[in-house]
Amino acid sequence: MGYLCDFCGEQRSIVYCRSDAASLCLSCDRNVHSANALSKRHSRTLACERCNSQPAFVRCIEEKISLCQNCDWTGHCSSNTSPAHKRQAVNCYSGCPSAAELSNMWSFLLELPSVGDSTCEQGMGSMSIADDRPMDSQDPQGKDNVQDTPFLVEASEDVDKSQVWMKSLTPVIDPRFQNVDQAAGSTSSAMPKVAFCFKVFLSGAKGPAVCEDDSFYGDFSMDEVDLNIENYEELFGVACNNPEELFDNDGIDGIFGTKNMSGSNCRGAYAAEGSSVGVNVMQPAISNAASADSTISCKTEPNLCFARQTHSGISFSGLTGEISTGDYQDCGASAMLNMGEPPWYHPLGPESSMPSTSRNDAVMRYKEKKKARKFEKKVRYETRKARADVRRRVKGRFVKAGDAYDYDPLSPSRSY
DNA sequence: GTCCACAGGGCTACCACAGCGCCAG
DNA sequence: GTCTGGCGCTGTGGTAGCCCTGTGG
Repeated sequence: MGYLCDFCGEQRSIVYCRSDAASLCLSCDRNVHSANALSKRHSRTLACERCNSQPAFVRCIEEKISLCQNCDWTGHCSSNTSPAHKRQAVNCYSGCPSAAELSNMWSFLLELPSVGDSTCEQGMGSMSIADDRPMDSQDPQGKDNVQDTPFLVEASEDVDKSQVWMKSLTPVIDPRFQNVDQAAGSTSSAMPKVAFCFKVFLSGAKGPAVCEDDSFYGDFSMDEVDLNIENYEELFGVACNNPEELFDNDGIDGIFGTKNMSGSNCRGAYAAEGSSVGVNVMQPAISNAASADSTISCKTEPNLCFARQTHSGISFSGLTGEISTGDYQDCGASAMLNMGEPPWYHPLGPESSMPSTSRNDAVMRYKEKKKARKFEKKVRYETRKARADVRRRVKGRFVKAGDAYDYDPLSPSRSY
């Protein structure tokens, strides 16, 4: 028996919205997040099917269950029963993706029992990222929305298609990292190397050649995604040789924090390759902290970080290099910094030897950025703003025209 | 462990006034 | 039904002051 949607209270909840801190069925997810432009930007992912109070970040292929960090730890890392389970990263999304797009993103979605039920299926069928057509549009013959059929047929016939396509948009589930427990000890680098595997179909518009069925991908084109070729260069720089450039100069809020992947606000992920650091991912308490953080801080800045979560199998290939411990601590840890150490922090580990000054600098830069973002304000009336911008003040308060003032936005001079 | 002082950050009220909506004539 | 004038409300930015939290003695 699953948990019920926080919104309708009728359907089983499927996805988790960090911004709303709510578990929703697909239908309500669609309804709630199509309300306005801001809600469309909410980053959602599958809800943890175990606790249902946290966003899932991996899916256990063996158990066919989506798990949050905490439950993943509880179920896989802290027990001997299933440490070798293969797990797949769960991608997050924003906007109003179609059923096909969701099935692309989560091929295992077909396994979910409630996806096929009437309400949610309808909700999914009406989903569209571009939202450029009526929700319940039907063709003149009265057939179902074109998105529905491919979702049920194409995906079931050839799930690999969707997986291949997803690889073009998101960090790839690299088979080498599918089960890091098996690979543990196979490498010996002292410093954790970070393998970036970020396959982008620069050519184009729709998707890989293997997926030429336009109907399958419907309205989803690369034009709607930030990752076009221009953005690729923007994101990675011309040379793309330096992984550090993938992150901002402060190592905290880089492109993965501000640029969308697959149109989502989801922070990208990377995995530490090799060495023992990839095995013991986090301690239970730390995992809890991370989960708590994901609930609190990620409301405004959703992120996922798979640093050292090598079992989650995220990697970026094609760009390989080393980054400093500090940088990769900070990456994706922007929210974590508010609550102390990031979840993969090992107090006694060699990685903790990052110079405190650089870390503090990074924290300070992050806080400044966060502060700047926080005070972003949407002005409803530009005319009033323009007027207020030129109005004279005394101690911050507006004064009558002609009265003495101590602050003039147009001039540093004072009237007295 | 408890108490106190201090520092720092967050939040909010305050101000004038143009523009808007509403209502009566 | 349409137009006009009056009235009340809203929102805009910088600052002071209050409140809360964290830190050190």
